[in-house]
Formats: sequence, structure tokens, C-alpha cells
Amino acid sequence: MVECAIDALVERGFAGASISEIARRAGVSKGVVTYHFPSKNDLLGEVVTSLYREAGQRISEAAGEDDPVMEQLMSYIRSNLAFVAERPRHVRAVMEVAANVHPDGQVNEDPLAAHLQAMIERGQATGELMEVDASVVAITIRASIDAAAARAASNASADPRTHAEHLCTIVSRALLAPKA
Amino acid sequence: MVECAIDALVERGFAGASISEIARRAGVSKGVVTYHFPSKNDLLGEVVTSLYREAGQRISEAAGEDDPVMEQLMSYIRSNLAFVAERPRHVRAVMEVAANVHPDGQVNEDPLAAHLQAMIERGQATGELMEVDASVVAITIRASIDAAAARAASNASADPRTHAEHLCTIVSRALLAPKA
Amino acid sequence: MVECAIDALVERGFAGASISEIARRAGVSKGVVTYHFPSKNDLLGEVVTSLYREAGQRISEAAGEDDPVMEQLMSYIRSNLAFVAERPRHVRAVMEVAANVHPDGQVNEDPLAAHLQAMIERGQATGELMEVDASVVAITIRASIDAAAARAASNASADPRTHAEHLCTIVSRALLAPKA
Amino acid sequence: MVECAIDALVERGFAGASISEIARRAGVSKGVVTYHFPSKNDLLGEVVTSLYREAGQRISEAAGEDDPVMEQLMSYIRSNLAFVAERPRHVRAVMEVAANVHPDGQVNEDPLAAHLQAMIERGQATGELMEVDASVVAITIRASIDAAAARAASNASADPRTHAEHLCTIVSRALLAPKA
DNA sequence: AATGAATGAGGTTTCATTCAT
DNA sequence: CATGAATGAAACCTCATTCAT
Repeated sequence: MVECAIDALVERGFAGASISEIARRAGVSKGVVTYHFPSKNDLLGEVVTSLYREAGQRISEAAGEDDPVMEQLMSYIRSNLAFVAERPRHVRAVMEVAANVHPDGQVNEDPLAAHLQAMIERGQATGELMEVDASVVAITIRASIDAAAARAASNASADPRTHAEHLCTIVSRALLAPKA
Repeated sequence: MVECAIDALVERGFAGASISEIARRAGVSKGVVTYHFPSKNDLLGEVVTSLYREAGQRISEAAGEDDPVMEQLMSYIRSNLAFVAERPRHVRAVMEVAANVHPDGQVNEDPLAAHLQAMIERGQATGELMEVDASVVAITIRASIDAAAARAASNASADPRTHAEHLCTIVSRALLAPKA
Repeated sequence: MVECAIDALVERGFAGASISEIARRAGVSKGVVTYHFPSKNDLLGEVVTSLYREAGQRISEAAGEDDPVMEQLMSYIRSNLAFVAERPRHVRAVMEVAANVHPDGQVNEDPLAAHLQAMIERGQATGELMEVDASVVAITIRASIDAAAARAASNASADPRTHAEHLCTIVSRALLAPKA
Repeated sequence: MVECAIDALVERGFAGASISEIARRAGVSKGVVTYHFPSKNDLLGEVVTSLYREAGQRISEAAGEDDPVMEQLMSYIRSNLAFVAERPRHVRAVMEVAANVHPDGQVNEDPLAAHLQAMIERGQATGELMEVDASVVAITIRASIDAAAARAASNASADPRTHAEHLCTIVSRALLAPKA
């Protein structure tokens, strides 16, 4: 059911992912959807949180707290995009939802980017990484990952893992201080 | 009228930008909107193309065909984000539309990124730029610009021009071959 | 089960007394309700007829066929409102149902009022009661009883038995011929 | 449009008075109803308030502030039921709505009855009217009027004005102190 | 006896669009 | 040019009912 919602979101977009459409894809009647998910938001919420469950697990497995910051960064990029490679459609579906849920009040800064930014600033504090605005680097890395995810979902031949390697190259050139 | 559509898109999102809402903001009746724009898509199309008209002009002004590729790249980044700084809401509105208009068949590769990619490949062919997957660099640059644009639209204190400078630093480190 | 239906009708109204709501109050699954009552109407019917069973018993106990008509009237009023005092919620629930079940064709005259009217006309025929339209008196008595019932169900401090006494006073003044 | 809503309420009851049904009776499409009345509650509200507008006017015209209380009472009863005779269906429709709108919290006492009760208590204070619980008399009068209204709506041969005369007789016998 | 999944009809509401004035 | 009434499709959701387990 959640899978069908994902398919509908990816192939028909947020607006096209109506309860009817999802039910049609699942081969059941419309009532079944609202039976299992009291409201449409509950279903979309499950699409989002089920991805976060999986992603959180995969990505935290890859984290090494004590590694050099550059290795943590590479690991972050690779594990993110490895996950994208596993479930490109699910990732795309969540992006579709995120793009259409409107924040009521002040917009929060992206917490994922904030986490990256903190990581980079740690590396700069120890001199391991070169100076450059950590926020911009963090935003750029996140944006690149998301763009690769969007591409992977609609173009099966795009390989997120390859994207990861090239992005790692870019990031290391931009941040890694040349050794004396 | 187009301005009101932009406001509605930015403040209420794609779903909230109904013709009624746009007419209400414009202080006219709903009929006026459909009188000037045969269909809603025509209005949204005008939102998009009017941005492209303006943006194309600003950005082509900054282009120097014969400059070194790295200067063309910087110029591209700076002029893009300078334009974002001028019209953050218009940019955001177009992103809102883009996120909700779904391609019918096969998804085209992003033409803006393709242009960037070609530029980078030219630089690599002459040896001016270092080797690294040009497609990934292009995607990353575009994604970073778009992320900065999204940020600027909802956070007045975020400055796209500053973002541009830092992004230029990142790109030059990633691409510029060290001089002998 | 019937009790839970009564509670739902009283607290949530006719529209709010869905099978789900009733099952929830009973702490059982929705299927149980439809298992015991083939249709919802059967359940509502049982709510109504179980009240009539009880009420008929209480009220017929109080009836003295050979008493003077005025005493029969008082007894009718008192036993009706005594019953209301015993089961105010059940009475309210039935009123809720009655207000929402629509007669298909021609509306029958209220049989309870007709019975009262006949009683009054008997008293007038013997000269025991004064002349005045018996139908209006009957309707007024029934309406007063029902209004007291509605009040009792939602306002625990309203006492139907007190209402009965005052209504008896009113009726006796209106009907009882002054003795020569 | 409001007229059609009244017809639907009277003939099909509250539950049967769906927007579709109302539109069908008006010979227009469903959208027309929601075009003129943003929500169904607004339409029902108009049904109610338009009656109150008319009724308030008719009844206040008949009020004589300085008359003896008994005359005020008669005037109240007669003008109420005269209005019912004019617009029996409208009155029935409002009763249908009232029976199905559920108060959220504490139930208010009926303000119409409270007004009557105050009037009666004034008469008792001056000795013009006999002692008997004014609240019960007020409730009984209101209930009798409403019952006559309900009857008039579904039975064209029932005449509210006749009911008024008989009710006046009952009330005057119950309240009017015999002259010395 | 009991459960809960499934169904399909019907409810309110929103919306893009058309059209007479 | 502008208005606002009208339309019909489609959205989400609730609900009584059926049925396999």
C-alpha cells in the first residue's frame, strides 16, 4: 500500500497521487486506503517515516565517530547515495511530499545540512580541513545528493554510487588541506 | 497579475495558488484571470517564461565567450545568484511550479546542467581544468544554486551573492589545475 | 449494547451515533454490532421498542380504568413523567431517533395524543370536564411532557416529577368544572 | 434556493437534505449551492436566520408593552401561531435544523421560554395572575406552540390560529385570577 | 461468536473553466 | 474589459454493510 503510494508519487507527482489513484494501483477499492490510514496525511506520513527508519539505520551504520572528518564526510556521502541507489523511488516520493508540504510559520533551516555543517566546522577547527564557508559547503553537498536522488528515480541508468565517488573527489579537493 | 500569482505561489504553495486566491490578491474577480489567460497553465507558463526572459538577459550579459572557462564558470555562478538576489520570490515561485508540473514521458536531462557540463568539458579538453566527471560537477553547481535560491526566498537574511563567492571558491579548488 | 447506543445518541446526537461509535463505547469491534443487529435500523428500533416496553408497563400499572377522568389524566401525566425521571437518557435517545426517522408517506397523527384526546372527550361527555378543544389540550399535555423529558436528559437538576405536579395544576384549572 | 432547502428539510428530513437533493430541487447543479453558500452550515444558517428576521418583525409588531400581562400573553400566543400559519414549512424546517444541531457544551435553557417565564412572573407579582410555577407554564406554552407548528407543516388542514384560540383559553383558565 | 478487512455509495467541499450580461 | 453565476469533475472522508477467517 505504501509501495503503491510511492509509485503514484513518483510517476504522477504529488497532485496526481490521489487516494483513488493509489487504490487503483493497489488493485483495491478506495475505501481500503482510508480504512488502513484514517487520513491521507497518515499515509503520506508513513511514506516519509518508513524511509527515515530505513535511511537512519543504513547511514548510522556507516558512521565512524572517531575517524578523521574527511573520512566521515566521504562516508556520509557514500552511505547517503548508497541508500538512494537501493531505494531511488522511495527517496523521490519523499522529496515529492516534502516539496508540497508547506511550513506554517518560519521555515526551519534544513537539519540535515546543519549536521553536515557542524561536521565540517569541527574539521576546520582542527586544521584538517581548509577554510571556506562551512554552511555553503554543507548546502552544496546536500543539494548534490538530492539532485542525484531525483535523477536516479527517473533515470535507471544514473548510478548514485558513481555520483558519490565524483562528489567525494570534488569535496576533498575543496576541503582537504594539502599536506606540507 | 503575474506578480500576484508569484506571491500566492510563494506564500501558499502550489496547491494554495488557486485562481480564486490569485484573483483575490489582485483585487479583481476570478473572471479577469481567465480572461487574460485562457487556462491556468498559461498563467503559470507566463510566471515561468517571464523569469526566463529576465534571467536569460542578465546572465547572457555577463557571459564572455572568449574568456577562460573558469572565468565563464564564475561568471555563470555569480550572475545566476545575482539574479536570484534580485528576484528571490519569482525564483521561488518558478521552483514551486517546476516541482509540481510533471513530465509526461521520459524525463529530459536538465538543459541548464547540460550547458554547464559542456562548458566544463571544453575546459578539460584544453587542459585548463582538472579531470573529474563534468556531469557531476555540473549537477552539483546547479543544485547548489537552486538550494541557495530556495533559501533566499524564505529567509531574507540569506544572501545569494555571498553564497556565490563561496561556491566559486569550492568550484575553483575542485577544477582549477595547479599551475606548474 | 443498546445502552451504548443510547449513550451515543444522547451525547453525540443522531448523526454522531455511528456503528463505529457505538462499538467503540461498547469496547467491541464493529462487526459485533452488525452481527447482533442485521442492520442499523434494527438497533435503533430496539432502542425505541425497549423504551416502549418499559414505559407501557409502568404507565399501564398506574391506570385506573374506572377512576374519574381527571384522576386518570393526573395519573397519566404523573406516571409518564415518573418514567422520564427514571430513564431520562433513554427517553432522550428515543426522541433523537424519532426526530430523524422520517415517515414515508402521510404523517399519522400522534397516537399518544389521540389516546389522551379520547380520554378528555369522555370526561367532557359526562360533564365532569369543561368544554375546550380536546385535541388542543391533548397536544399541549403531550408536548409539555416531551419538553420536560428533553430538559431532564440534558439538565440533571430539572425534576420531571415536579413538572408533573405543576402540569397537573394547570390541567385541572383548565378542565375541571367548578362544583356548583 | 433557501426555499428549496426548506422543502428538502420538511419533506426529507435533516439527513435527507443533502446539497445534492437541494440542488436537484432547485434544478441547478450541486456547485451552485456551494457557490452561493460557502458551506452547508451557511445555508442552514440562512434558513434559520431568515425565519428569525421575519418572525421577530411579526411578533414585535404585536407586542404591547403596557397591556395587562394576560393580554400580552394572548398576543404572544396568537402572533406566534399566526406566523406559523403563514409559513408553516419554514417553521418546520427550522425545527428540523434545531433538532440536529448539537450543542457542544452545557445546554442553554430555551431563551424563548425564559422570556415567557419572566412575563408570567411579572403578572404574578402584581397579583394579576394566579400562582403556579411560571417555568412550567412557560415551557408548556412554548411546547404547545411548537407542536402546533409541527402539525401545521405536515397537515395542511390543521389551523394554527384555531390552536391559538384554544391555547389562550387554557392559559387564561390556568392563570387568570377570578375576579372577586 | 467475534473480528477486522474490504466495499461502494454518498456526503461536503474545492476548483478550473465556460458563458451571458 | 470585467463580472459573477453556473457547471461538472474530482478530491477527501464517513459510513452501513458484507464476508472470510
